Amino acid sequence: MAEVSAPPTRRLEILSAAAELFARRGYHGVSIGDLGRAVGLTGPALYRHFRGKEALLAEMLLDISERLLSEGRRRVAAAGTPDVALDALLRWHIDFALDNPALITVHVRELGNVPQPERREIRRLQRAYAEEWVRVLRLVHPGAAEDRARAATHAAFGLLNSTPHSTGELDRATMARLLHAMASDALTGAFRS
Amino acid sequence: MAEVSAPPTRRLEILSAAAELFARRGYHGVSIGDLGRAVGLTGPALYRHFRGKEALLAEMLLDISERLLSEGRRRVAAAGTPDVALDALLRWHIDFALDNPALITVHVRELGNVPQPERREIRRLQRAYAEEWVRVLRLVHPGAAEDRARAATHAAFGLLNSTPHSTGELDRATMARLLHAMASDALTGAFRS
DNA sequence: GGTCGCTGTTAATGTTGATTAACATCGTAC
DNA sequence: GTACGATGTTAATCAACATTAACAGCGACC
Repeated sequence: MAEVSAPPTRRLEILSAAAELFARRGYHGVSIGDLGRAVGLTGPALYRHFRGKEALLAEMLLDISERLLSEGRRRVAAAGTPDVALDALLRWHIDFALDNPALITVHVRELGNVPQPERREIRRLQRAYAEEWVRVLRLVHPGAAEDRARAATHAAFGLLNSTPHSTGELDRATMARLLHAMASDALTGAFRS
Repeated sequence: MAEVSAPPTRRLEILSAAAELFARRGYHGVSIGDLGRAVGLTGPALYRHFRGKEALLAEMLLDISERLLSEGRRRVAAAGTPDVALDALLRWHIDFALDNPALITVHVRELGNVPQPERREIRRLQRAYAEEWVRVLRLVHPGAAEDRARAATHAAFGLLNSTPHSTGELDRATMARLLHAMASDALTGAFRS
């Protein structure tokens, strides 16, 4: 009786398992059979839930990009000043990366395997998310060139997204503080002089 | 008469083309045929130069890891103080990343596709290179915990290795200065408090 | 001037893997 | 109690692809 109607459970389960596998072995390194096995099914069963392997990846990346962008925008809008907005972006990205290391990895690496119509849309969302950072950065550092703000943003993403590779040396709270301190200082340093 | 004996030209040519392709489309996304075509040959011709596709990747990653480690050590040894040593590591890594964006990308992403005997060796070299950073960092910041220094090192690598994704917004010299400033500040921030 | 090693080529070979077909189960709405 | 949609399964199908075989040119060295 606890079940409501349980429609998308399987889909989410598959997407979650796929994220782990894609992150570990890469999109082409994981077969439909592997994917099915990871959720206790056979390969072809996946076609009851997704149009195909590419569609599965596309949906995964689309979802990540939308979550990053929409929550990023929400937090910026809720912030009173540019400094607070930048801090909010930092905290949001760090939380997301620490909670979803596999998603971050796939998001960074596998865009090239998404077929065209969706690829453009994902790229658009990724760009919009980065532009949110660029916009806030240029409010915090008036007069900063757009080029430089964009490059600094990508470098900060690189730092924050490196999380998946530092597997469990530090506990989560410590890691979050460390990343915040490092990224925050890096972004300040980017506009000094 | 300008030719000396030209033995390994082809091998290097293939490795270079392979780096570009692997970086762009991933190891499994590139076929032996693609690789051959990229250097004006057919696929099977590559077997005259490499034992196979995996061996080619292994050699590539081995070479990168060795270059990073040996030159990194050389520069640290040549430095008079820990601060200078850290600066030397930063400059070396930045130069390497800016000069070889494709190699950096492959180095970060494709270790999982290298077969076992070589994979362990590459991992050993990568670890040794990172430990060089950790060692120097702990000399610069006495009392810093090893865990934290290691996590900070990986985060700095993430920042520096993000270069390939910022394609040509800034000219090289500007980009080098930006990365230096950001990474340097990030590493300072990692040990504040 | 003949042989051999090096580098290529094109034609198999064999495997893997994505996708589809054909067929089963089963709960639910009528 | 029966038809149907949802969800699975196993057995094709079909295309890629890594690797190997068989064969050819060619320069160097005797």
